[in-house]
Amino acid sequence: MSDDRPGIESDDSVVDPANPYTLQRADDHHAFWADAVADRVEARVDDQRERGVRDRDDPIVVKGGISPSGVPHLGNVNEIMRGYYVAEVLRERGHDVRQVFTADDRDPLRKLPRTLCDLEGNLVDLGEVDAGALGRNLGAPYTDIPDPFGCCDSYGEHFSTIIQDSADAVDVPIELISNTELYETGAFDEMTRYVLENRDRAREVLADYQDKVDDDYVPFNPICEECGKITETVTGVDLEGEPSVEYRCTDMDAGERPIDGCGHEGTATLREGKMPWRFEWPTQWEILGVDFEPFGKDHAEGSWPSGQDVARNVLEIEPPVPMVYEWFTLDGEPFSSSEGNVVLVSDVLELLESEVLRYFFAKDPAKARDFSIERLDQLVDEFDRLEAVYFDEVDADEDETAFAKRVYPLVVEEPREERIRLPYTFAAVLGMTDDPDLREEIARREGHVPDDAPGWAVEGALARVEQARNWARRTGNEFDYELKRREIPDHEFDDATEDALAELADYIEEGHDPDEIQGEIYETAKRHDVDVGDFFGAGYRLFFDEEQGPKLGPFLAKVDREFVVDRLRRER
RNA sequence: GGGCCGGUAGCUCAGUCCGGCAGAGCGUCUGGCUUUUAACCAGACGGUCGCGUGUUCAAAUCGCGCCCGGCCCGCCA
Repeated sequence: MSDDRPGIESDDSVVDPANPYTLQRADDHHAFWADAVADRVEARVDDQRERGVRDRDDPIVVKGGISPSGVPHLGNVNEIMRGYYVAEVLRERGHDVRQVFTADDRDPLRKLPRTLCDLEGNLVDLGEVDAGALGRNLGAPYTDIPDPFGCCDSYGEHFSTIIQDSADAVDVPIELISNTELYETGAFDEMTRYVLENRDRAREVLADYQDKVDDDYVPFNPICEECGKITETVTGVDLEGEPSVEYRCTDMDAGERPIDGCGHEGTATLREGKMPWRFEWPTQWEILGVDFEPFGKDHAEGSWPSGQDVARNVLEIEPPVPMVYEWFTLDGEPFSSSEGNVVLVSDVLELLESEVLRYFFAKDPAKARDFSIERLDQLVDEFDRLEAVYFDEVDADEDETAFAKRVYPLVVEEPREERIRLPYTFAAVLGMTDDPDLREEIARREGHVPDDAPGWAVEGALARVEQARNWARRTGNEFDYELKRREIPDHEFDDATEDALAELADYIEEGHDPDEIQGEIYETAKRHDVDVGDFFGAGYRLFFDEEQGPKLGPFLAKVDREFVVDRLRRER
């Protein structure tokens, strides 16, 4: 209806602003998806200013949100990072931007999670906390349930805290907003009342999306004053004076088994309950003034279509610019706390730098991806390449260059050309020794650290060694070298090899340079007619219980001589 | 069954919006690093762009049909 200018033929390829999928296809081509999204947000803001429904100094609001229902895993970081990039692009363009994040903590606990985690991110089995207390609270809002760890005011606050910690860890400033608080402080009052006043229209709109909406449907779910559970059966609405609803506490359908209601009949004010999600979400847009919100693909065909309809035709507001992001998997499997397939932000940051994690979320949101711990080296290599392309250190085609130039400055805190990145798998190998000086020396000798490198750059490079070692240990992969000091690994050598090892021991006992030892390994093998590769293999077996390892000569020269000699003689 | 998103080298992915030589990294193989092991350097091998079809001088790219995977179309969020 907006485009009826004569002579302009309708064109199906025109981007539909209500379609959350088409965001990446804007009129102007951008190397980075967030620029295309920002164009749309700006168009929305301009339009609202022109129509006089928006003040010039109102900030642009980017929103995200999740229920603090349990272990906040890496998938939830989409909700933080996708909004962040759009917020940053808009800030870059000179806008004042708030990134708000709702903890949807008035939602009821619908089923018991099998796994929880403490504030440090340690996973804990349900059986290790008071599961009974949680079970009795099924159906109650997260913020009304005691924290099973006893460290926070409620279950909801416990997991909200971890969400906030995750955002801090990836250096994204969010304003965390408790949904319960919005109800309790009255921020929802006016809109809740409005929706109840217009409940006929609310019903009519929602009935197009949900079959259960009938003439008795009331868009408000009170909390039972008797048992504390959220109930769905409203028997009367009174909007005169202090608005309230009458209810009967009935069973709630929660998937496999219903949550029993207590049968209590009572009265609740509009602060003592919540709107159903399909109304609550659009209402949050209005209360918080939301201009942009990314959401997972599960919302794309359900909540979003009804949400924008409710916004326009019940609340009479313009819904925010939407964007769908694809879900990703963890080592090929869906995230699942019950199956133990979860990883927290804090876990991931023990394995790589936060910049690398931020980079992961800068990639095209429309593509489903696998976050592979097993192949984390690939992701880190990809990031290192992005960085090198940005600094013109490697050749890349036009597209890759454009992406790197645009995205890299948003991914890191500050581009610093003198930074040093040890290749991730090499860093893992360096983790074989705990000696920081030895790590640095080997890194220098192998040419990864320039002689004139500034101290901060060397420090930064070596910081990766800890992370890469954690990765190698966690995955137990071929880079998991560990000097087997305490006991000698199982081994079986032929006589010639044993003689050669004995001779090498004598040589090392005399004291020689790293390079001399390396040379002597070859010479000794040749003298005893042992295959050089096999002889190195024997060395790796004795010291690492592996087939491969670091360059052996220089390494043996650095470990204390008595131990090396004894081990070569297989005495300890 | 209907709607939507994705499918490109062994692996991970870019390129698709705007049609114009099929790309990168890893892996593999060969060679180099004045003595084969991680790393590093050079080169090689590697493709039915899910399948079919239409449009076009020209299709990974646009249209249509189909196949496979995921999400939604009950409730909840």
